[in-house]
Amino acid sequence: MIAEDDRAVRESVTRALELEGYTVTAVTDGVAALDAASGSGVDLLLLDLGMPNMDGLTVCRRLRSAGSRIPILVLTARTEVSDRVSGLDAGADDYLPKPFSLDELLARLRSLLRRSTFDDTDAPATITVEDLVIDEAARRAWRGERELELTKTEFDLLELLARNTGVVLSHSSIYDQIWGYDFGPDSKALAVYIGYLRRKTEDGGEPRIIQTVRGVGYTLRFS
Amino acid sequence: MIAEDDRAVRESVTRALELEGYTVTAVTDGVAALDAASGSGVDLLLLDLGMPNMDGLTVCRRLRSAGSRIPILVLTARTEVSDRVSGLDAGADDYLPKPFSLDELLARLRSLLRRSTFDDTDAPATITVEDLVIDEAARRAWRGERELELTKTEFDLLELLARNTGVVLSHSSIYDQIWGYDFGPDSKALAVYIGYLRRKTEDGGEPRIIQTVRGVGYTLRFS
DNA sequence: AAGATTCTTACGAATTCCGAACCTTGGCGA
DNA sequence: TCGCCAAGGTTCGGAATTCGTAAGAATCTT
Repeated sequence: MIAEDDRAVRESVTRALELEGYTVTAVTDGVAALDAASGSGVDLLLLDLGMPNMDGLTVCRRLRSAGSRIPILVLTARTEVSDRVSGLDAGADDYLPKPFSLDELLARLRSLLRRSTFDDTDAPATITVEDLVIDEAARRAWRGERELELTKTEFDLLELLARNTGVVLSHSSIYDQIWGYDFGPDSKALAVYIGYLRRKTEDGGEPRIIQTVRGVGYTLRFS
Repeated sequence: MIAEDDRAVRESVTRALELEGYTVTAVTDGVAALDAASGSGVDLLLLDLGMPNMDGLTVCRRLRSAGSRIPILVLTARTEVSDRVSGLDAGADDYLPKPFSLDELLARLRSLLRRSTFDDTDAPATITVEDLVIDEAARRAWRGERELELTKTEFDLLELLARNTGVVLSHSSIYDQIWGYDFGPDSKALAVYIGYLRRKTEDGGEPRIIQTVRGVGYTLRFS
């Protein structure tokens, strides 16, 4: 995620990162940065110091005091040593003075990401499919910025589909994995839950991601 | 540990760090650096790139390929972007161009050390989640300024939840970790303790931090 | 013996589940 | 092109689960 109010910088960095294959979310003020980075689904934060609403340093401190360990790379036009010091002491992981070269940004970014993925001893905590993000540990899910409020069965079902993105799951295999047994062939329970999920995932006008495969089952896929 | 062949830099940095209370070992060439840093007992490596016997970048790569995760801060006179990039890609954690100010060196050093001690999965002395502070050693807890008076089981439960902030813990996993075994599925013991903790953590009108995840368990989270 | 602490039980409240009835859609043969 | 019909979608509401809390018994501490 990039938090930067200067449109030129924000857009050029976003474009460059996307070319490199990263998925980028851009925000333009401190409060939005704090909000978005507080949830999961953000792997690294590029943070400008001078932003409206909330100063970058404050965002940094807030995130750290909330226990977030997300890697933070601070961007700033200020070049005084004292600024760097306060940035690092606020909990930033690295510091890059403007103007910076794209190569250096990418290198520092790789370095931070390599370090943070090292930390993850176990399986990836989140599944990301386009704008759908599922945090398995927290049992929370987002479509874009919007958090979905899911009941147990709804979450289990969405997680199952997301773990098998692009794969068609048959009715009976879904019944097996969610309920542990197959209901009668005339049970509409699964259809009901697919309905719930579709309503909740498309509530903001987003395109459909849960596709019906007639005569077979369902699959999670963009189309 | 500092690896630096220029005597003036080596000695002044050593002296400054010792004044700050660090214990410093100094070596003057790449082979010695690799040897000393391969063992344990070194918390952080200040590495000059231009050294006799073995180049700093090579030291860096060797250490990383041997699985060492020691924080490495690269010092160099070279200022070209390509040097920075190759340094970071060789596995360095941070980069400081000469000449550097002592203040900045110290700040980056603190940042790296904080990061690496963070990584230690074992006991941080206190857990902080927003305005909730838990001192594990003293077995005391505060919500804001107010100290919570907790019984043994209450404290254990709150600590468990706080160690897993944002993660949903299932009933059985909580029973396992707090009581050592699962009570019957119709025991309400857990619900009762959750109730006690909620009463005590919300006594001053604070917002709820212990959330129930229906059908699954509980999680500690702000929302 | 008094007080704390742990844990069970009982019951009300809230949520979630899912069968059933009815509606919509898509594929297919005439 | 039309109409049929089976598969899938939607809605409703009672049943079943799950949760929260009060009251109190059992056990441990001081």
